[in-house]
Amino acid sequence: MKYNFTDIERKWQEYWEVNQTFRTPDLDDLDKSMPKYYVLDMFPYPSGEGLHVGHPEGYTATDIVARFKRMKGFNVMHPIGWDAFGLSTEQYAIKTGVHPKIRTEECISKFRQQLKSLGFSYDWQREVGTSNEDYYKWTQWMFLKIYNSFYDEKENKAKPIEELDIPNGFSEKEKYEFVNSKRLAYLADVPVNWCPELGTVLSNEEVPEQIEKGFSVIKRNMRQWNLRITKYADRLLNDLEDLDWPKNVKDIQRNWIGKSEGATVVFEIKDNKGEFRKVEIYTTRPDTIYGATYLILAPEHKLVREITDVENSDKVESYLEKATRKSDLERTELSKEKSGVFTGAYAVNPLSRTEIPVLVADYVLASYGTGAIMGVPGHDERDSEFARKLSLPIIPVVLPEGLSEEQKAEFIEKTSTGEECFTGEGISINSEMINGLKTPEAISKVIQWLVKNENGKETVNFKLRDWLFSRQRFWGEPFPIIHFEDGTFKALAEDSLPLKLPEGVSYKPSGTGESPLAGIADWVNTIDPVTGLEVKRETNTMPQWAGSCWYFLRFLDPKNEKTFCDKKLEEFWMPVDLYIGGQEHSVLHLIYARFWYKILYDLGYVSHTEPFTKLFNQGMILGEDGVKMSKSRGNVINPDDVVREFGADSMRLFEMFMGPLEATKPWSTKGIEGLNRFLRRTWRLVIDEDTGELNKKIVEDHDDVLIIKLLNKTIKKVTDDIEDGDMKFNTAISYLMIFVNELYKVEKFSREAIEKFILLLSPFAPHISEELWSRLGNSPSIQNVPWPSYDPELVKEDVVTLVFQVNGKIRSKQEMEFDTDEKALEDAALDNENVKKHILGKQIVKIITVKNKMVNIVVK
RNA sequence: GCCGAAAUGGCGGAAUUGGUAGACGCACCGGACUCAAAAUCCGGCGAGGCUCAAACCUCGUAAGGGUUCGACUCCCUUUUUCGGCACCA
Repeated sequence: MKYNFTDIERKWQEYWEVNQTFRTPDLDDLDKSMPKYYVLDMFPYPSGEGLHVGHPEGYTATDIVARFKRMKGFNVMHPIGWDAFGLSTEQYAIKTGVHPKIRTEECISKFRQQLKSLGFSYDWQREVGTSNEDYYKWTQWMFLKIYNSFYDEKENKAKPIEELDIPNGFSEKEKYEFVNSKRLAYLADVPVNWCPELGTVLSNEEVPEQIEKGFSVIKRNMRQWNLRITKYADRLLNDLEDLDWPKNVKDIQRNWIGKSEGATVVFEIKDNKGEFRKVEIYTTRPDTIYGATYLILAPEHKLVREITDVENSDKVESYLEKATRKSDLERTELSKEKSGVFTGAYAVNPLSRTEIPVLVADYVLASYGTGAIMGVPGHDERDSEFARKLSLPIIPVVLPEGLSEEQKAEFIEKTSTGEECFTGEGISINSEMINGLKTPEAISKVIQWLVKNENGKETVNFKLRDWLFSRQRFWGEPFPIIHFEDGTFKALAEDSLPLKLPEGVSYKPSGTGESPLAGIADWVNTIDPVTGLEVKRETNTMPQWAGSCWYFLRFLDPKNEKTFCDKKLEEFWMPVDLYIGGQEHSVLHLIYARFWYKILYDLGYVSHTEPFTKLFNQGMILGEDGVKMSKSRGNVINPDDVVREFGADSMRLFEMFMGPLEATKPWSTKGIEGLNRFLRRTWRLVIDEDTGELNKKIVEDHDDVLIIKLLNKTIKKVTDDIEDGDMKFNTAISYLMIFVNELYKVEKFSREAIEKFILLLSPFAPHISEELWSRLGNSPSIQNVPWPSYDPELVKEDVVTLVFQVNGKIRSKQEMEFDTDEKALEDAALDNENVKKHILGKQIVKIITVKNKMVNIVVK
């Protein structure tokens, strides 16, 4: 009777389903004396392609941990669902005419069946999909909560909009505008990233990915919904500190948030009517202010036209025109050659009182800081390049420390000509008020002066921008917002949710840059139930990221109709203990979800500040040829084929054996054959293939001491490898292999040894383990059996191999009893023939002895 | 350009409070079983030297240097690969 993985896997998958083996009990039925463990996968987007081999990699890892924790007695939460709204389904719909809803259901069925075929221990009762009405009802509800909140700067948290202080004496209209200007979700006419091929806007976070796919992205002014994520920049940054996340993901998020500390400084400019205007600039180096030889405004800066004089007006206008026509991409790409024009105006340096020219240049971004900078060409690379191009003067104001008089003179000479540009910290020179001060002191002295003279202040800036939250799509959550004819708008009442997508109608693009929903008159035109007025619905939809911001909460209470998640359940299960997914979500999902969660926290709906305690990124699986799998290369491995040919257990085992989880590694068909061979060997260890009976080598009485010791070591190794959180299951599997190899070498082994081994194997290869477990006469499921423990005494070695070195070179090895004392080790080393040969006629300088390891004899 | 990670046999990868480099698997080679093949089982397998053989010797963890009795492991320099950012003042 051979190892028939197809039958075995089908049999046990059915068993698990029928018996609801992996169902997580309701809160009241849990054993509260045991800790909880929430292990989560990044839920998949169910595309038409079906699962690829990359999906099972992370899913197998979480499944191993989930099964292990259950056997350890933890209360385990291990759910799965679908990130079901999204662009590619909609594009498929446009191409084929199949409604996105139907298409989504088809794809989900396929995914579900594929995931089940791999034997993952999900609690399928908790399955959720973001495009289900009873799910997106709560996404909309949360949007309303965000919309109806403002950020209290004093308490540093979001609060309900009702608690907002409205200044006295405002008219109704002013009140309305004031409140809208404070909401955490707001409509604004802002320059957005428009992608013509997709026919929608994109958030800043989404742009790089789409450009990589070959799509173009242009800046365009559009009235769009935004979420005020920038209010949370500091908290998103600081709270990263305590998370058990990969360092690089934290770095990527820190970088994206991009905090910089500096100062804003006010300069006076004479405008083209001869009046004085104030302009604020931002700098991280206020100590270099004496070296500012010009001032630059971004082309979009409000003051540009006001200060440009008649003489320079044509030149400036044409420059502005060119700049607006460039896309962001062009503007950065063409930036190798800096450009700019003089406005004719001069600004006064508030400290040195010197007059410096004001220019317009597109290397200054309107969207960062104040949209204006002071040009310090001696100490900023970009300013240096610009100054050299336009022959602007350069004044050195920072001297590196530790230079000789001669070097100083050379430094000043080279800096003045633009040959050198020193951007580091040093000592201020040519800077009246701060001469001789080191950079940090110089900075604080300048800031003090600015504050005292009301000429500026210390300022913090972030690269992070508000989250552009609307898309011109059909297949997403509609905004529960209605627009009145007079241009005002308001939110729908919470009890009117969900606001459903129209069914059975056109979802094709409108062609006007508006959402397809705009073309569905029946849906768009409606009556406000409160005022009875004719209104139009908001036609944009939310981005795909909305639903994934909180799905991990819905898993805890998927059927609740009264709330998105019962507070008690949230308190018990959150935060997620282990979250595994791809690195592509380092910004995007992982920053949006943290932000969303913090709002829910501020408003009192969740009880923790961060949703994911430990994050782990699985690496990519490459094709057999060592490059990324792609259809065009024809190197795609289909998991269905693998399961059919080798079985789910072999696939799971192989994906874990390939290397550490986070590594990028190539697929290997020969490699999976090896793991299949291992399982067949394991099978034959238990089952006599000729008779189908148990192997005669299995006996009831005890093993020899070597097998017992090896078993204990194997238990320790496998347990440690799963528990330490490094996700290096390859070494655990290699120990399982060693154990099997050893059992092949002995005449007999005990039932206990093989049973414990099967328990160790079960999280990795659950089907064969269940089968062998029950064939050994035990009752299923193996999931309910406690994880084996080891005896620390039996893990210790009896004999160790000592290494004898002479001058650090290995000259001999010798087996000796564990814990033999140093003196005996030395004697043994000195008595060794080969060692003697190498120290003959030489003088022993010293002997270094490390217990149970080595003896090194140093000779001269 | 800046930030981060990595580089070990023919291949995937083990080994770090500094102490036997190459566990385990793949590929390959040899043997057993077989009429034969597959499957299976047993053994070998970093490079080179010496040898009938064993023993033994030299080199070897991207490259170069350093610290140390001893370095894949720590420090410095360089190269390459991957990921992120890219006029953020």
